[in-house]
Amino acid sequence: MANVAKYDRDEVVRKAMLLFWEKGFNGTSTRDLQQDIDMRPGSIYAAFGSKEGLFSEALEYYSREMKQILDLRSTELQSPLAGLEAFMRNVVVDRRDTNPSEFCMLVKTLSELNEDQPELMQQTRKLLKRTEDRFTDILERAQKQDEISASANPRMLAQQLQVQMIGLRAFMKANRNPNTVSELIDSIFSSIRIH
Amino acid sequence: MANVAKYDRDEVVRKAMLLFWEKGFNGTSTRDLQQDIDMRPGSIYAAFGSKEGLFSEALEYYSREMKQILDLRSTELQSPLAGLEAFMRNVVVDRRDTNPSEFCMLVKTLSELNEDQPELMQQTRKLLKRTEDRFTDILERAQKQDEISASANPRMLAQQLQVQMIGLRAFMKANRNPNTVSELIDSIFSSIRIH
DNA sequence: TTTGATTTTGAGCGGTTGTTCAATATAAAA
DNA sequence: TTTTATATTGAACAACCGCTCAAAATCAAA
Repeated sequence: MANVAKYDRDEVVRKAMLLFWEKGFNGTSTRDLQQDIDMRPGSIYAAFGSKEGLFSEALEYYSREMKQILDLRSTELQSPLAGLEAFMRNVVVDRRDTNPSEFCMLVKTLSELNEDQPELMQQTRKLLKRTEDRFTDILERAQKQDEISASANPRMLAQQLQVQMIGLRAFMKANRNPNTVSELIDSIFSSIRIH
Repeated sequence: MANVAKYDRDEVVRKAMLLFWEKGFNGTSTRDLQQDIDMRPGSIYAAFGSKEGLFSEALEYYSREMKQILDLRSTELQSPLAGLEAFMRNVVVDRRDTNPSEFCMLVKTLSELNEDQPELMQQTRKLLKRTEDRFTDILERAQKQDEISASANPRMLAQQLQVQMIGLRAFMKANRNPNTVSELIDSIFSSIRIH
């Protein structure tokens, strides 16, 4: 042991994540990154190996942060379904201006990249599947509490909600009308909720 | 008049569209384009002004082609709703391997670009809105033929279908399971169709 | 056949890309 | 205080980017 890193790795990855989320993988140059995270090329490459390595950690960071938001909304509202709806509205509508992009970072990555970067693609797929699994868990709890129909398929419902959340974020960027999107969210949840 | 262009403009734009759709605006270099459309830089810039100009024509071409597919499915099936469902299944599932990307080219553009290219963004928004309008027309006809509830709102339903189609295409790239996606399409249409 | 407007060519411009690496700075261990 | 392993710096590399433009090729009109 002789010298110790001066930067806060977690904070560096967070800043990189925000920039990647805004501009995408190809749209973000290593010089943009150097400025934003205040590190020189040598340090970046010593710490993360490559632009792809840093992006990979940024993806994990993004996913962890989204999970935290979902957990937060789930615990402050005792109802599983209400938590899910609050999460959706919070991410798609409320945070639309403070988020670096209206799109989900994972979907943006899926859209931009292809099998030329197999590791990033596989990682992105894994993280999206993990979200589907979280939604499924919540919907199973909702079913036990009679919030949704006993005949509903929680896995399939989770997929439908994920599909709609992805679509709504694109729709939000296209139409920039939070009221319209909020109505669409109302409609989604009133169609699956038991009164 | 002294010399006449040797290239077929429509065919050139089509080839450019396929490449842009696959790789995105930033992911496609002008050298990639030169190869694919078999034109030299001088000719390209004389004909289209800039990479952005060619991309803009490619967007229009894409949108025209999608409209044709929708019209085709609508006329070969007399039922408006069945036409819409066939269109969705055709684009999202059947063509998943022959399409240059699972994603809608307009959504991919929306995802990749921002207000730094205001003309392209505005154009993309306009073309997406036009699709919503086409969906709305079809659903109004479906409503007159009692295929969907008389109390349904065709405009809102069109928005919901557009949102779901966008989301399903992303989901298709993430999960690569055509059966799952086909089931989701079944579910969407059986929930709005009157039997 | 000559003229002349138009199209096509491709070398090359200035700038940016992801990445490397020798030189320097740093701080824990001896 | 000296040693030494590690961290940081930033100049520089080769490749690539969107695009320009003078020169050559082309073909309808005269």
